[in-house]
Parts: sequence; C-alpha cells; structure tokens
Amino acid sequence: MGTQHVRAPATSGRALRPVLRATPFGTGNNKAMVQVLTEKQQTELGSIATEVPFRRGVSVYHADSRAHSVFIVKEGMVKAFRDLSSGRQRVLAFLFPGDVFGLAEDGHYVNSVQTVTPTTCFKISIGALTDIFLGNSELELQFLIKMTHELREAQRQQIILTRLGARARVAMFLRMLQRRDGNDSSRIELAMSRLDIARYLGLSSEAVSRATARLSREGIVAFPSLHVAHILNRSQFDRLALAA
Amino acid sequence: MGTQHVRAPATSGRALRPVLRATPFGTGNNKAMVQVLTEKQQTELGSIATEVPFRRGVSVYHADSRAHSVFIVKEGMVKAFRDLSSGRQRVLAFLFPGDVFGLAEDGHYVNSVQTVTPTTCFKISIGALTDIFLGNSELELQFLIKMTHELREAQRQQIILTRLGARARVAMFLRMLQRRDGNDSSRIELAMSRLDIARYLGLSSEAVSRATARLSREGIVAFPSLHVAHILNRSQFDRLALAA
DNA sequence: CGCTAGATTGATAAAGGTCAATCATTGTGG
DNA sequence: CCACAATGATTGACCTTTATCAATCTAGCG
Repeated sequence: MGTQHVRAPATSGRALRPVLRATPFGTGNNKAMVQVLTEKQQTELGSIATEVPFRRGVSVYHADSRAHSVFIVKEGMVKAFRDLSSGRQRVLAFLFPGDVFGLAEDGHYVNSVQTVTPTTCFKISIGALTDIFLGNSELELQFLIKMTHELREAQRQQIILTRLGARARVAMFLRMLQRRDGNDSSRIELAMSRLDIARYLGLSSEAVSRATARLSREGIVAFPSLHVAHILNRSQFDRLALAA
Repeated sequence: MGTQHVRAPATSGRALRPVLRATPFGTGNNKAMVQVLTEKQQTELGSIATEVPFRRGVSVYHADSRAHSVFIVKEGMVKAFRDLSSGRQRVLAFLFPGDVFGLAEDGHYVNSVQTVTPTTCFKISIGALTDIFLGNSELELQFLIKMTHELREAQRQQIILTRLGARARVAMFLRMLQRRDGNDSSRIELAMSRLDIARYLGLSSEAVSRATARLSREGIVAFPSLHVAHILNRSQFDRLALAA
C-alpha cells in the first residue's frame, strides 16, 4: 500500500488547480491535446480535490477493489494494467499529467494502477464529483470529452497491437511519448522499464530489446541510456511510426 | 452513400425512445449492461433525434469527414473501423442496439462506420445534443457512463489482442456475442463475415477458419451454418473464453 | 563495491501470416 | 426456379516472426 493520503485540502493555502488535457469535440485544435478546463472549472474541481503524492513503483489502487475516488495526474506518470490469470501482466495505458483514471464500473475499479515515477495526483471523491456534475454540466462535458479521448487512444492502441511488427510498434510508442511531451525535440524520455513497454506493446521484453537494438543498428534511433531515446533519422522514423 | 435520411421526427406520430445500454459507475448491477436512461431522458433525447434506416453493408460515415451527428443503434448492427495505409482494415468495434457512435474529435469522425445487418439508428445533431447537456446534466452523465463503458470494452479488446491464441480469441469473441444477446442460450448468431471477425480479432481470415474448424473438431463449438454457432461443451468453452 | 533485478543476446520452436487452390454461398439474370 | 458468376470461406504448404528458454551482461542500489 503505497497510498499515503497526505492531505492538501483546498482550504490550506493556495487552491488546487487541476488540469485536464484532451482533444475537444469541435473544430479548431488540429487534433492536439489541450487543457479543456476554464479557470472557473479548475477552481470548482480544485475545491473538492486533495493532492496526493506517491513514491515511484507503488500501487494507487487494485483492480476489483471498491472505488471511492477518481484521480487526475498532476505530475509524474502511472500505468493502468491488469494481471491476467496466466500470471502475466497487460499494461493498458500510461497516464500523464492531465489524464484521468479511476472511473468505475459497478462500484469497483476495472484496472490496477501503479506509479512508474514519483507522482502527484488530484484525488476526488466520486460522490462529490457526480454531485458537482449535477450543477455544472459544462465541467461534466469536459470529462465526457476526456473519456472519449481516452477511448480513441485505446482504439489507436488496438491498431498498433495487430498487424504491426515489433520494430514499428516500438517506433510508434516512441512517437506517442514524443507527442505527449508536446515538444518536437528529438530527445525522448523513457521513464518506464523495458518490461512495461513490452507489456504495453503486447511483446516479450526480449522482442523490445531486439527492436531497440535494430533501430539503433539501423541508425534510426539512438539510446544513449536506458531511459533516453534520440531520433537520428526522422524520415525513416516517421515512415515506421506513421505506418498505421 | 447508403444514407437515406428517411425522417421520422418526434412530432410525427409516436415519440422516439432511444435506449442507451451501459454498466453504471455505482454498485448494484453485477457488471451487467442495463438501460441507463429514464423515461424522461428518453423522451428528451427522442425529441431531438430522427430515426434513420440503413440497408446492410452501407456506409454511415467515413473517418475524417466532418462530424455533424451522433448515432445510437436502435436495431441491427454496425462496425466501426479504420482503413490502414497498408490497404488493410482494422475493425475496432461492433456496435449493437443501445450503443453510441459518432462522438468526434476536432470536428471530425475518428473511425468509419458501416452497417453489417439492416440497421436503424437514432440520429442526433451534435449541437443539439450538447445544448441539451447544458440543461440536463443527468442525461449527460449517462453519456459519460456510456463512453467509460466503451473505453472498458476497448481495453478488454486490447487484452484479447495480445498473448492469446487464435482459438481463445474466437472463443472470447463468441462469448462476447453471447453476452450481448443477453440470453444464455448456447446458440449464437454471427451476423458478420469471417473476414470482419478476423479484422476485429487481429487475425487473418485463414486463422479464424482454422480456429473455428479446430473448435468444431474438438467438439467444443458446432457451426451448423456460417452464421450460427452452438456451444456444445460449456466447461471447455468457458475455460478458453475466460482465460483473460 | 558487490548484489540483484532488469536488459540484452543467442538458439530453438511454435504460431500465425502469406500464397495458392478448392469449395461453398449468395445474389443475379435468364 | 434454376444456372451461373462472384464473393467469401476453407484447406494445405511454406515461411516469417516472435515467444521461449538459457546464458550473460549491466545498471542501480544498498
């Protein structure tokens, strides 16, 4: 149990200002993820949120446990996963600042969530959240937009998981991280382990190793350290990563 | 263009009564999908909906086209898919009565949608829908619940698409259809083609053929016709289908 | 500075993709 | 209503890919 429940209620000091990032329904954002909350919405949401810090590699909650809270990542990164009966683990998503997790089904969490890096989350009681929704349908709309966005991400992932070789999967994964970072820098931070990448891409960790080794050998991507990637040949890289 | 736009506004005759099926956030439904709209919500939604019939195998809309409407399946079945640059097609979901599709990103549809069987949909202008959301946050909440539910489905699919053999994937697919039908009958209707099943399961159509042949040879599932499956050995079947 | 978990590399084998041929089903026109 | 054409399904042979097993290797961490 890594949960520390270090409280930081809105009343103590500065008000909390959660950020929610998504691609809105309407035109105008060129499909980019943007902050979808107005200042007013941030304040209202912040008023029912607490800030919870987690160390790296600790559990936020387990699948099938009773769901009391919804979380928004403020800082850091977590993984949402399920442990399969085979003993293996499947990583369904990596969640970054501005991402939501913890919306339940039938009162229970569907996935397990663990931190990958030290992470701070906004924690919001599900009851309080739905209460606020009743009086603030615009805020609620932002959550609807966010969940739609996450559905699209999951569907994109479905495409990657089939009919794509290990090399291409790794390339698309790197591109995903790159776009998350926002900057178009050729330098990409890989906070998660190779094993977690494998669990996310539906490959064995060996296959991930071989794919990175090959990308490196081919001069497309350099890996100066385990947790840093550097795009060397952008055109080759894009050819792989945009294959889908 | 299969769209016929045969209008059936709420004012002409009986009011439309859309059904929205999902697993609510809260406890009490044993994870089953239920109708989440109250009669009042059905009426309100129906008042801005039209009913649109489609023949089988026609396009409802194309990916990346401008999004004007959201759809709810009333009767029949559609598939949501993307055409990949390789020329192949990936089926992301089959949608049944009570399912929603057409929520956009950046003003454009994300997937293409075609009917598999003759289908009737409720068609709702996106503008009218978001307008209604502003004054009816409870109705909006049902859509949030629905999108969360669809996200879970997509994640379940991610699990199936990796680390599961062709035989097990087909078994899980049959089980999914069985649960959709609601009844626990051992008879399952397969309206879609083998090729669409393959596109959904991330397999070649040959692999689907071989998997069904093997299930049949092993006496687990019989296929009296191309579009009907019959579970013969329930325990063996469940062992395969519940593997994830 | 060693220890341990994670990462890499190599050899082998199983699973599914691909290509090719045949069979079945469905829809069409006579 | 039937014959035939066309599309979809099945089966077989072969090959590519990746999982698996096993042996090092390395990077963090105490």
